This record gives sequence, structure tokens and C-alpha cells, in this order.
Amino acid sequence: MTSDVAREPLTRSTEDYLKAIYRLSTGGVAVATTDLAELLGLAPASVTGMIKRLSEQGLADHERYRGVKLSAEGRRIALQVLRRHRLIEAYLVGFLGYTWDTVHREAERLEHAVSEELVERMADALGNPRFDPHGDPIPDADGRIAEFVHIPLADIPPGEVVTIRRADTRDDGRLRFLAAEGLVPGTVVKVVSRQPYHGPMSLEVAGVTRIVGHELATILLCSR
Amino acid sequence: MTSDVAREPLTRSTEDYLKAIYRLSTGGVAVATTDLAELLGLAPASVTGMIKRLSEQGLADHERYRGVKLSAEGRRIALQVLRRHRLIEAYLVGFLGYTWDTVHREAERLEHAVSEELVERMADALGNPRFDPHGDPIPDADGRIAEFVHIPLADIPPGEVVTIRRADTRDDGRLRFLAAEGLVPGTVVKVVSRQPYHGPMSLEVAGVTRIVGHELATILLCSR
DNA sequence: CTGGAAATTTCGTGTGTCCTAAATTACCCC
DNA sequence: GGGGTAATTTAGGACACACGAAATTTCCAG
Repeated sequence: MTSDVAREPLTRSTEDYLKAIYRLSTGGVAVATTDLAELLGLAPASVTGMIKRLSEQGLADHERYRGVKLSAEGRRIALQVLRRHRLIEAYLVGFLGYTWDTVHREAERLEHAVSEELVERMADALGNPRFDPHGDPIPDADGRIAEFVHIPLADIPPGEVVTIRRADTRDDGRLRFLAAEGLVPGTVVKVVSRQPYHGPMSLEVAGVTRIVGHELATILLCSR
Repeated sequence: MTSDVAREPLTRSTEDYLKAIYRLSTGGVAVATTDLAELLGLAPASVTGMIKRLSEQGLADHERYRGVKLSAEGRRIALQVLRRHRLIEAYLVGFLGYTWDTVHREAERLEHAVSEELVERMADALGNPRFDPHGDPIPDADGRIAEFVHIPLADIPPGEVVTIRRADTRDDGRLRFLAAEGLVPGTVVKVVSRQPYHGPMSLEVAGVTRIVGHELATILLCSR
């Protein structure tokens, strides 16, 4: 029984904060003001102020000097925004010729403007996809999201064969490079060798050998 | 040589004001504060304040107690927003199953969030249409807009054959009714008879006789 | 050409969001 | 366990935008 009360519309900032808190929440731990400030590109003092407002609205729980957590309602909204964002990305790539390195910015603006109806129409047009172009899971309309335990490619020992599932960055340069190397979600790769001290690793991708540096190998998340 | 300076992004409000001023500007006459307030659903005092800001930004020219006009730059932006709005409407109807009575609200929100790139991609997907679903002309990327002199159907004398070009309302009820009656842009109708005192008129549409009240006949704009 | 209604602007305020500088609290190391 | 550093909050201010009430200007009707 979720409350279906007609809520007054949330501001763009509110949605951005909730999304950011969600992103930084790992395993029920409270999110630090500074981390939030950095992710949002704001001064810590501004974040403190906004967090206070979110708490008053019942969207987050704040313990002074100890960080914030989302309330159930805040989490619901964060997931809704995330759904919008990821479906928009999928739609733009699927129907309007965007590539995975260019969609993020556009989705970032549209996620606050799009109606529930439009989101669902895009989802229908796409056949209700479960992942966005980066391999991130799309929450369903009820706010359920699939959770996966993926392993950074960098942690896979030589000899193993894994499937790339996600690219954990929004940086367009890196994304373009990865796409050019054929390292996109769904690709099966065999780890041939791995150098110590954050050195590069050698992979076999579709019969071809490729070398990847440690940084990118950390970004690529895999499953066996 | 339009200045291609990187402008800081305009606010949603700013775009809405410019669009509204544009809509109310007929033949170089200054727009009244009250009319603007009514169109935007705001108090006149608020409009006065905003107009002052627009003038300071060089987007409008304001003469105290005598109304506002758009500056060249303001007009450019208004047309850009109009282009976005109408292309979004066309896209939603063309590709996402919206109908002409439902698109307006959605476009109203999206027009402020969409990037130039997305607009142009939508335009391409549509084959660069020149009219939106209501028959309103879409400004081109350089801000040129086609101007037509259309005549309200209500003013057409019996015996004449005309083509419906535009439906001059955004009211969804009226639009739905008109669509159901087959009175959409492109339709050729023959005026059979017309009653005086704002009475109904009788039409022949695709071989069928239809009666339309005076109000709707005023909304439907035609060309011979 | 004048009185008053209508239109418009000014004034004082409130809300949301941001900032910098200063004060406070948490926490860790020796 | 005391002191310093890092994290956080408070304090004070700014800007964009909205409002209602009061003051001002315009303009028409007689």
C-alpha cells in the first residue's frame, strides 16, 4: 500500500540530491556530507542546508555530524528518477542514434522533465529493457531493482573466462575507447595474463588479443 | 553574423516569458503586463519584476507603463523554444503514440530540457517537418518561421470550399472532439450553410454532412 | 480638461538554492 | 586522553522568482 497521494512536484535539486544519496549509499551506511558535495559539485555548507530540508520533507534522515540516509519515500523517488534516467538513455541509444558515451548528459536533463506517461511509452517502445546501455539495471515501475555482484575485470585471475556486464563510468573518453576496443556489456573475454603493481592485463576478445590498463580494467565489471 | 558567444543557460522562467511575449506580439505592438500575467498564470506584479530582469539581460525592451517588446536576441530565443516545442509535439505524435490533444503538456515541460542536438535528431527522424500536429509552422534552425494568413472557418461564406490548416486551441476536449469529427489540418471542407447570430454552420466533409458550432468554427483556421 | 477606473509599478516578504567565512564536532595519533 | 586535523554545521548574504498591498500612471468619458 504505497501512499498514492497527489504530491506536489519535487524540484530538480531535490531529485538530484536523492539520486546522489542513493548512489553513494552502500549497504545501509550513512552518506557523508563531503562526498555528496563532491558528487554534486557543491560546497559542503550548501549540502548541509539542503539535507536539512530533505529531512523536514521526510525524504531523508539526518543525524547531525553523522551523515544522511534516504527514507523509504526518498528511496522510492530516487529509484523512480533512476528509472527515468536509464530508460531515457536506452531510448536515445535505441531510437535516436545516440552512443553510450553521449547519452548521459542528455538524460541528466531530461530525467527531471519527462512525465510518467512518456517514460512508460519509451519503455514500451523498447520492449521493457532491464538494462541501460552501460549495463546498469533499470528499476521497474514499482521501484524494484536487480542487484548484481559484479567483479572488476582487474580482479579476475589469468585463465578465467568472464562476461562483461557493466562499464562503471560516465566519462565519454573512456567509454568511447572501450567501445572501440569492443569491450562492451555482453562481450565474453578470456584473461590471458595480468601484470602486478596495477599493471596492464592481456585479454582474448573474440579471438583477438587486447591489452587493457589497470584503470579501465577496474571500471569494467564482469560475471563468470 | 549572429553572435555565437557561449551564453550561460537561460532559466525555464526566462524561456517561458520570452515565448509568451512572442505569442502575444502581433504586428510590432508592445505586450501588456496584464495580458502576459494572465497567459502565464502569474500576478501582474511578478511579471513587472521579471520583465525588468529580461530588459537588463537585453532580451526585451521595456518602457514603463507601456509594455514590452522582444529584442532581436529575445526573439531569436523565443523562436528557438517554439521550434523545440513544436518538434517535440511532432515527434511524440509521430513516434510515441501521443495524440494531438495530449502532446501539449508534455512538450511544455520538455522544451526546456532538450538539447539542440536532440531537437535536431528528432527533426531528422521526422524528415524535417514544417508543421506540428496542430498545423502550426515550425521555425527552422535559423529562426525563420513561415507566416500564413488563415481565415477562421466561421468567416467562410456558404458555397466555398476550403482546406483546414490549423486548430487554434490547446484545449484537449475541443481537440478530441474535432479529431472525432474528422476536422483536422489537411481536410477539405465545403461550407453548405451558415446561420446568423453566431449560429452553427453546416459542412460537407469527405462526402458527409457535419454541423459545427460557432466556437469551434472560429478555432479552425482555413485557406482557400 | 478633469475625475476616476484600470493598468502598472513599487514595496516589503517569503521560499528555494547557492556561496564564503567562522564556529563546532568527530576522530585519530602519540 | 589531549590536541590537531578533517568533517560538518552555523551564520550571514546573494540571486531568481513568486506573492499581496499600496502607490503611481494612463487614459477614457463626460
